[in-house]
Amino acid sequence: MPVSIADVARHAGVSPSTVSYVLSGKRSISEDTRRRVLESVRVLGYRPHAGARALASSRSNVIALVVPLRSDVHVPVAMRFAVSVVTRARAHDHDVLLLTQAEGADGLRRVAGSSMVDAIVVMDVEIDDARIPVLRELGLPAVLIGVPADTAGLACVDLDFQEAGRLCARHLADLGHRRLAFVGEPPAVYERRTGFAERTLAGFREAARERGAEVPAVLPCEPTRTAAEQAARRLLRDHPGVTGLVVQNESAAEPLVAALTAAGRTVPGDLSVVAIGADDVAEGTAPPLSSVGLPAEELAERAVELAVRGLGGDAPAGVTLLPPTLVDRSSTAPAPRRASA
Amino acid sequence: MPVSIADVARHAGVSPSTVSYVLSGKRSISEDTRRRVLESVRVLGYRPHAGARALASSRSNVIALVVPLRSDVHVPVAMRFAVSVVTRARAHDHDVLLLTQAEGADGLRRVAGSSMVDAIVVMDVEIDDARIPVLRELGLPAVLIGVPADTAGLACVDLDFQEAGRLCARHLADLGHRRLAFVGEPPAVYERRTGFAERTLAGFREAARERGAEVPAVLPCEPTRTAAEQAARRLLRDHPGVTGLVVQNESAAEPLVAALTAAGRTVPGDLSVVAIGADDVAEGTAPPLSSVGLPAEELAERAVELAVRGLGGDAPAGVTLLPPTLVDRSSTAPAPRRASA
DNA sequence: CGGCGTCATCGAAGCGATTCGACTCCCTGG
DNA sequence: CCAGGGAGTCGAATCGCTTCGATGACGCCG
Repeated sequence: MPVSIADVARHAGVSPSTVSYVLSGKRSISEDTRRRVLESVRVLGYRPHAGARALASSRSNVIALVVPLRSDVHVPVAMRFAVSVVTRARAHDHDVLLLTQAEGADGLRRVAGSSMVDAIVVMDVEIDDARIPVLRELGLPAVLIGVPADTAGLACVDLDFQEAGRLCARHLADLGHRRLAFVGEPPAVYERRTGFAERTLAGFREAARERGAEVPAVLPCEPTRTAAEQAARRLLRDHPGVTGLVVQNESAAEPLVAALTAAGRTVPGDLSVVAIGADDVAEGTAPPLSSVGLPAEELAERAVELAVRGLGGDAPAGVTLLPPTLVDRSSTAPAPRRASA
Repeated sequence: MPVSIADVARHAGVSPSTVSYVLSGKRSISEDTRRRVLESVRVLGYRPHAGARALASSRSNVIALVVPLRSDVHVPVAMRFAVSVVTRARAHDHDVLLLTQAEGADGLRRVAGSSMVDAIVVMDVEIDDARIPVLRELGLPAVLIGVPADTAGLACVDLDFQEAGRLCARHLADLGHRRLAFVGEPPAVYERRTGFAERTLAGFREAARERGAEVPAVLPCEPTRTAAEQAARRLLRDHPGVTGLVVQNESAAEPLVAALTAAGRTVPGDLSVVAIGADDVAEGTAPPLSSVGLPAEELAERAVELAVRGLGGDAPAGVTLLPPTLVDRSSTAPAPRRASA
């Protein structure tokens, strides 16, 4: 049942090495031989044995992907990302071995040490991630989604969240909003220092300051409906002067807007709202929210690209930040005219 | 850098085969030798080369997992499932190769043919799934999540959705509800014949009939907020007599209940609602919904168990249906007393 | 016409494990 | 005292592929 390269060789009347060269293209082969061999491959249904290939070539053509367990990124985004990694990897003739966060540094050592994979992509890295020194000494191309504190020797890909924060602040400020609020991720995310959250906030604050807008309220928010509603109430009660709002929390966006509406505020009439995160969330609210999308597919593509290129010898260590773009839907408008300052 | 079994053998003063036997436990080894070898393994940091092992033993210790692309199952459930499969596989000393639906039957042939994996788990199978004949002829243990029409020679695991439907109908009927409605998955799911949806409905109808309850309304529902709200309105308008409602649609559950409440109906005062699906969805509504949960972790565990056992020689083909349980939260109550029939 | 570079192919040596005899002790029973 | 047997170990074959060096044929140039 299992047909080997020797079978193909026999069938085509050539030597095994010739078959190998036909398949890999690493040496020139006459057109005639090539055709005969490929025909034999087809007829016999030959598939190279992955293990043997890995053994002989010290390349497994497999990329490890480490996915978060309980993620700071909202689950559908993580899933989109994972699926895209598989798709992109396939386009480069690689497969994907799935690991969970729970495997930790040992898991990385294991799959790398046993030559199961020849590159590693890690999602959801924290600023001070225990796996980073390990990745560095593994000697495989490693690509991180997210940007840790020390990126030396590692390739990182991420959305430029700082710029995303700036974009949001500027967008609102340029519409005349002078008091802005930010509803963010749960406190745990900030405590764990997952990077993207604080970088967004930093960019947001920076651009607000630049434009002379105040930021009287920054509210972390658990990813539940009631937490979002509570945040909305608190916002309206404690900061009635706020007219521009940024939400970076996929689970909170819709309920937050709903709560504001229910409280008699119109969006964008009374309050302009910008979201940061998965596009489908922003599109699914009423009204749809202007937002800075999270390009999961593109991140995955870059990550795989870097990983594969890393195999090619050149190790493109360094940080790749994708430029964010703000899609204007109908949730932002010029600030309402009121007693001006 | 790469330390091989020969290095370990030399270091421990034994032959390579002895090292192998120590590690695999397939022959008796003196306690003394065992200790020396293990110590050498530790000191040298030896990791068996996965490819070499696979080549020699014709076992890769890898399980393929095929995940849906755009899934009928809601994404967080799929993710939980995938993560659990990895976890359980690790517990059996296996790794997981991630494939997407997009790879189709050819992808299965590829990974099986090249001996990359030695078992396959497929999520989200349809009743008449093109991959099924392929799985059957592959000669590897295959486990399906979901139950196709022809299960001959295959192992299938699923929640007993028919029984879940029955449970819901009985629960409501036993509380005195005589008119029941069912809000289900999007029409596409039924058209694609994904099995679980229609089986649930069948069980629901069957038990309702048994208990003498009517089912005047069955509404498929897109997974959007507005679709759910629309379903709620239609229900109240066209079927005012309905007092018991079953929702099998994770995305619709919360907005549906919210819409009912907004329309002045109380849950469970006016309307009792039971959900089928992920527990966290049911817990996250106001009020929390009584529900039949989808035991993703347990399904994954069974699936991996079956796959691994399949490797052991015995092929436990057959259908394993997990018994559903209805968790009573606070969304169901005795039917309101009205003009009785 | 001899030497040389190319092209196409082959043979054989690994790659790093597993596994199947075979061999050596040593113990036990007859 | 010797045959028999189990425990412990080794050597060598094997798995299926890649890749390096060698070889033969051919055409070209001086």
